[in-house]
Amino acid sequence: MERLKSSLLEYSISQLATEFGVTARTLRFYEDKGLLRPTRSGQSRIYSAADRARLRLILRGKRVGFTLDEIREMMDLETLDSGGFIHLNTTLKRFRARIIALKQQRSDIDLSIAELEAGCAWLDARLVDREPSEEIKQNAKAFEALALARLES
Amino acid sequence: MERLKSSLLEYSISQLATEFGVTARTLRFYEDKGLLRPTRSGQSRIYSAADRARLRLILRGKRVGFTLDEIREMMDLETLDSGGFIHLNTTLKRFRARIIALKQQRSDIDLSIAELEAGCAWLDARLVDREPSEEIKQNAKAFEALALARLES
DNA sequence: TAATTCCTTGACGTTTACGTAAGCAATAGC
DNA sequence: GCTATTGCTTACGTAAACGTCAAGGAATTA
Repeated sequence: MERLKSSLLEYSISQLATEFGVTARTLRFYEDKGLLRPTRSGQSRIYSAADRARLRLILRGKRVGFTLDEIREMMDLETLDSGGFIHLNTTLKRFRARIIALKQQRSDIDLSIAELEAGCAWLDARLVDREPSEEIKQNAKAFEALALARLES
Repeated sequence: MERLKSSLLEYSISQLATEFGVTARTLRFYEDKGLLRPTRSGQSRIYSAADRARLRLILRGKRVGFTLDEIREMMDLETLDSGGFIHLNTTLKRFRARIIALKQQRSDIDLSIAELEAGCAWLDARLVDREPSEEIKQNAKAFEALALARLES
């Protein structure tokens, strides 16, 4: 019980894991992949605030569809100083491609949210009474028609 | 050469695949998974406009992070008429959870786009002249600081 | 001292979403 | 009639991202 000073600056593997809703295995895996480099106290890992920030970045990167390898490359941008030109150039191209993909993804998400909300409304109505009334069936049809209309372009 | 009438209403597997930038294998895989049900002409698959619409939905679903299983469940909503209540309820819950996740994802994407654009600007500057000038190094530092600032909360 | 608890390093297992190759049928063009 | 293209099925392979033991070390707690 002498972890008072560290509670704000340093984290054990399970502290960080539970805070971010991942498992310890995940953190070790990220370390294997070169995404995190916690220091050691004896043989135990100690995560700094910077490690925590990196983890946050990793998880956000994952949520938007980057692979772990891509995320590592992005985070190694600083180290890229000594890298070659071609590498810089391909990185730039991949960034631009990612931006385009992300914008596409964002509009996809807007569409999906709208459809899911329509679906929720429909399910809600269906849950109100067990015997699906004609009216609800009509709503269902309307929902389907709406979805199909969205599908065509 | 008697595929004239079908060119607008029906598609061969490779037509549909190239149009959507996937492989034929992918379409067969989706069929195995119950996501597509093209009719057959002899043993060859024939995809209708409805199949094409479903494929578009599948790919969009994938882009926003649904698994193929989830996508199939969503598309089976109509068939859900004969399903039980518990299933309806869990489906509803999963929809709502998905909506929340999608909104989170959307803000993640906005952040990522901003960071990637900053990264592009930085890489652009680094590519202008081979010898990284002091000014550019300063920009790099600024970029890093910006990124780090974003990371803290 | 014994029992938990937390951490460690392997190492193999699992799921998802296809890739890839083998071997054969049907069709189209020369 | 031969060959090139396109498609089919079956089946094994693979990369990503962990999960899941196994076996053990160190430290706190009863």
